[in-house]
Amino acid sequence: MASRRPSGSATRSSREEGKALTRAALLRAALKLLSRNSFDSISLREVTKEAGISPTAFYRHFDDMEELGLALVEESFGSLREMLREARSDPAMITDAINRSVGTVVLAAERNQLHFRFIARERYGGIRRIRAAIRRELQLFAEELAVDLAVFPFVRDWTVADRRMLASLIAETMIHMTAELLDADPAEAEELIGRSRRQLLLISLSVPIWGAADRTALIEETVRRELGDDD
Amino acid sequence: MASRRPSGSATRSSREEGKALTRAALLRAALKLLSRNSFDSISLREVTKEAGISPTAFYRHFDDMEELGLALVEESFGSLREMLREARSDPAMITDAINRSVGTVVLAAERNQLHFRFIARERYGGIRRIRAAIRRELQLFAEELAVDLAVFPFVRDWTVADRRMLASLIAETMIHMTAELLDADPAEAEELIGRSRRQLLLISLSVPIWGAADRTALIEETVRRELGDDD
DNA sequence: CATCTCAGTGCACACATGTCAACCGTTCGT
DNA sequence: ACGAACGGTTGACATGTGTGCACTGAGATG
Repeated sequence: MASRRPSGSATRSSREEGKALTRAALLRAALKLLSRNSFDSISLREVTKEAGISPTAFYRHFDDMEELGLALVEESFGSLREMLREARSDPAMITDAINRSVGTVVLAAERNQLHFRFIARERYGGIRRIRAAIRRELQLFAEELAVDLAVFPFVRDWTVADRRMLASLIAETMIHMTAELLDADPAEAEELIGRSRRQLLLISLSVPIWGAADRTALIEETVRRELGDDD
Repeated sequence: MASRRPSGSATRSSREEGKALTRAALLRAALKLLSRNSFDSISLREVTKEAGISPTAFYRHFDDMEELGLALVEESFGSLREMLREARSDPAMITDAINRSVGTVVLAAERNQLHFRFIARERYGGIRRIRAAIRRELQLFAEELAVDLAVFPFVRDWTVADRRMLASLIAETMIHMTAELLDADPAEAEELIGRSRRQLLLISLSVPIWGAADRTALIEETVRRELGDDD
């Protein structure tokens, strides 16, 4: 099945090139249609029409619409992951990290609107395997964040589970922001971003407290003292 | 002298009854199909077949599939809102409130799986008006939560915007939990619930700090002092 | 009683859909 | 240079779709 590669070939294979090109066209077409309808309601024929090829040619590239969807998931996270990796320099403070990350994510969401919309749509959408693929990627994202968090004092000493807990909370807050951003007009968007920032700030504020020595007891006590008595 | 009531509602008109019955059957049928496919990929014919009536009879109840969808949104939040109102007694501590709310929401999610799945699916799903309806309901939910939060010390003195900010964060954490719960096996579910509880606890811990007198300055200072100087 | 209302039916139509088979024309490997 | 490989096309098929139309029969009303 695999074509033999003569070593060091610099063939401008217009065959492969062309194929990759129309494959990209298919992905782009699907993405475009997905801004109006959800994935399992768009048809193979629609996609091929939008891409400018005949319906049956679709099968030269994907066995299935489902496979197209999975490719779309990969593509979506590919571009995002790249951006996030750039933003992963070493901030001195957790607040810096937050502000920078928010900026990056918002920028990414603006630049790749269609991809983000696709992810938001299909995260809890119709097709099981696509949902699973998205979940996997998002968990990976949160996991990376958890690793990054480990550099901060306090957090460094937490259990892995607690770091994951924090990372998931932060990640989810950001993801939720981008999802809401998709349907927001500029004014709403601004407000939303501001609110998300404050939410993340609020979260980061509790980090030093959570990390206190005898955690559970102290937390319970603190909460009781601070909130229970009308002082 | 008619023994029947000429005006009004005393007659258990089997006409109305019957109609309401098959309307309910349509909703139930749609909900069932929605556990496998997303809303804008299920067809009117499928729904009517599942409900046991002929396709054209559908129009006796709804103009449109879209209207059926909107009715489903209402139905979904109806049952949920009822449960939450019961759980809205007056807890002494914010932690109590959290634990109780989590319990209630988890229970509701278990009991009304199909409704929750529908909401999760269509929140960012295909049809614009349905998305809008869901968003409205969720904002209402967060708004109620914001009001409830006002009874707690510290929070009481916050600005409205800040209360909303907090409420949205809490609400979103819970909503996210229920959404993830849908695809989780029992073991994962337990872990997820535990993690969400800790996330909410962590959020509540920062409440007293956030409320401190000169907020922004103090917050920045605190964060800088607690987290910044390490190297 | 006669009559009207109306949820529900069957049939029909004009589409759209996924996929199979046969068929081209260009590019590849040799 | 030549045949194979392959991306792409056309045509056809069985099936599914939304919805208009005429109809039915049971319940409501006078």
